[in-house]
Amino acid sequence: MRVTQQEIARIANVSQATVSRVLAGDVRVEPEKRTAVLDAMKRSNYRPDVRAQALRRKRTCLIGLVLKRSDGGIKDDPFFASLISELARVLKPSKYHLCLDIARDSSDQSSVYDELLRSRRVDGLVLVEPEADDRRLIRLQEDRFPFVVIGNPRGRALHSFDNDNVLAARMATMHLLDNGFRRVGMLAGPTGVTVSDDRVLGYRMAMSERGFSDQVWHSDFGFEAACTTAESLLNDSNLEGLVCMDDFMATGVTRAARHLGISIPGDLAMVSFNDSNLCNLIDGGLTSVNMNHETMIREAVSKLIGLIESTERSEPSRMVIPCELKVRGSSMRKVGGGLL
Amino acid sequence: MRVTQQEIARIANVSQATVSRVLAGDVRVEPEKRTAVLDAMKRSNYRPDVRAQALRRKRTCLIGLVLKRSDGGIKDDPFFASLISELARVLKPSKYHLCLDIARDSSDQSSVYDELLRSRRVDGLVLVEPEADDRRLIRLQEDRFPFVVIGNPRGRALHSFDNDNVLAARMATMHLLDNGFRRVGMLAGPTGVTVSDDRVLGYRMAMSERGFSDQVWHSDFGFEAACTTAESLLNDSNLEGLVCMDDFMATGVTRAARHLGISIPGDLAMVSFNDSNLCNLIDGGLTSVNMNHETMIREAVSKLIGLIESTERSEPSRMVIPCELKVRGSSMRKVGGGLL
DNA sequence: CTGAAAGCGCTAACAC
DNA sequence: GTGTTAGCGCTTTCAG
Repeated sequence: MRVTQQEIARIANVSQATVSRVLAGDVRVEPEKRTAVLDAMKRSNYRPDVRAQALRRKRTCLIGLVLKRSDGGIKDDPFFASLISELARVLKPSKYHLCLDIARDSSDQSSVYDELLRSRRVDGLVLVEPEADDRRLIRLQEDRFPFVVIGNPRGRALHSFDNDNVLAARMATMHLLDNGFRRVGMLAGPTGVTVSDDRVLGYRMAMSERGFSDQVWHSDFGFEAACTTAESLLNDSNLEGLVCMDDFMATGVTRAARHLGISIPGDLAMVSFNDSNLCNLIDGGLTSVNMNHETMIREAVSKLIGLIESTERSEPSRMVIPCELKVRGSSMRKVGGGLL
Repeated sequence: MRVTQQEIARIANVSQATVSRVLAGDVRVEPEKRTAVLDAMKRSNYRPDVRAQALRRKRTCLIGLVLKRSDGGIKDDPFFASLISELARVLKPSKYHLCLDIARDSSDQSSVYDELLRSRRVDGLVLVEPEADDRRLIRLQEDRFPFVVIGNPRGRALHSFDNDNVLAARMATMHLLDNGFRRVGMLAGPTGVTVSDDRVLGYRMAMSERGFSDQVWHSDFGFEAACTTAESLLNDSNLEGLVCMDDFMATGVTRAARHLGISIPGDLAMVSFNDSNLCNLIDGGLTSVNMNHETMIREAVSKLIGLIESTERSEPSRMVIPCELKVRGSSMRKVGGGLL
């Protein structure tokens, strides 16, 4: 059997409660005994049992992240990779750990939530890109369960961390328009997903401000879907510029374009979102909007831990993280017949 | 307070022990009472508390994965993304969950192990690419802690799941040689990392079998490092072909090559490993060895769960997952001045 | 078949 | 200061 506080107490000739006190850093312990206890702990290589602690303290020190993506979809999406990696990194210096689950669809996701939080497996939840009609949020709030949302709260009062996607898309679109491209279209994600809807909005704002008509195509997330949609999109229209939902989908567009003999830039200018490493893999680089995910996640985690550890209900806060356009080759201006 | 078995027992007019039995699917419970209990559970939306279960059963149903990579390094590496995503997916139908931690370096990693398993936070561990001199393995075995290794066990008796990297590299190299390339070099990962050492070995085998001399460059993992090393590599030699450590690094090579005005294929043929989606992002496609990671992870998890759930110590098993070469444009044969 | 009772390892009053 | 005690919510003998 593993060594317990009981065991340490026996060795150090104190009560088990004293061992617990030493562990908790209680000041009211005689230095001699404290030393004896610490010594016994070291000698027996003692470690408190987190399961017992969890039961007693009602805290598992686990943060849950539930990703919803159809089969294998998260595998190659740099947004998720970056999200997970950053989350784990931010959590590292804290005492919390990351519990990662995957759900296939919304109903599946709900049941994962149930398993995770009704069974009290995690202390709090990080929600990503909640869909507009999401019922989860209401349940979570009713249960007074600590959670933060990464993405647009859609007017609901909760703790959210988000970019201004409308603004970001407007900025990206304006950049293309400023560079002299006129027939600028947009390849968006599925309707109903907030991040996509917002970017569509921003794109439309920019286009109408400048008096151009807009044209939006919707596609599922991911490389393959974007590639397929892009093929027909490029065939049916003669766009000069394209605002693409994210870098990962942009690589799909790149592939479709290459397949059709359309060169980017030159025949088609493109801007995208996320500023991931994929931007460097495309010839000449892909102009992309950096969403500052690192900052966003750091802030979100810090708030979540605050929620978990304080009993008081803090006022819902919405934090908007600024974006920054990273200009690369894909959005270069046409000058004469060549590129600038 | 949350609803407990006590509560359910009161409602259903049975003892708390009976509630527990119903939950455990114990057959020796009178149908009437069972119904009453199930009814009460449903009505009160009862869920067992996993913390209490964990303490009692001595099982948290958490599988630990500790990734070691320097700052942000895992973010864009498709191998890790694929590993995490596949792991989560394989775990999903089981009752186990994934606990993900990140470590900066080896010593850090050891302390993470301590926190994870001595404190009994997880039931078992998935180890990835253990370095040859790794002391962790010995500790884990001494503690009789359930774990599986993904990567080469280096002759140690443990449960491992691995590709034959020597064979894979030999196959990849032979493919280039068969296509008529002669001055074939290799861009490897850091020395001491088994997966890299093995691939170097396979490459050297192929070269010497055909009577060619070999030339190996070492670089850190990741895009940037590969890119830097590739620049000097391409400057200092006049290679016809390159065997690259993995797809992610291959994208770094691609970038360096483009920068130097070297076209792939044409001036330089390339083969790589992992067959990730990155292969499709490179002009004409990147020839790569598919390591069947999905299968590997599925098998590894299934073994790990077996180890956790059975007390008997099973014989160390080594499972070698077959690889498959996916030929794409980057390794095309030179015919006359053009490509075939 | 079922209830009573003994813990799992730890925390936190509550006494002394 | 320190020990005693009472649980956290659950599983599992052990009697009946």
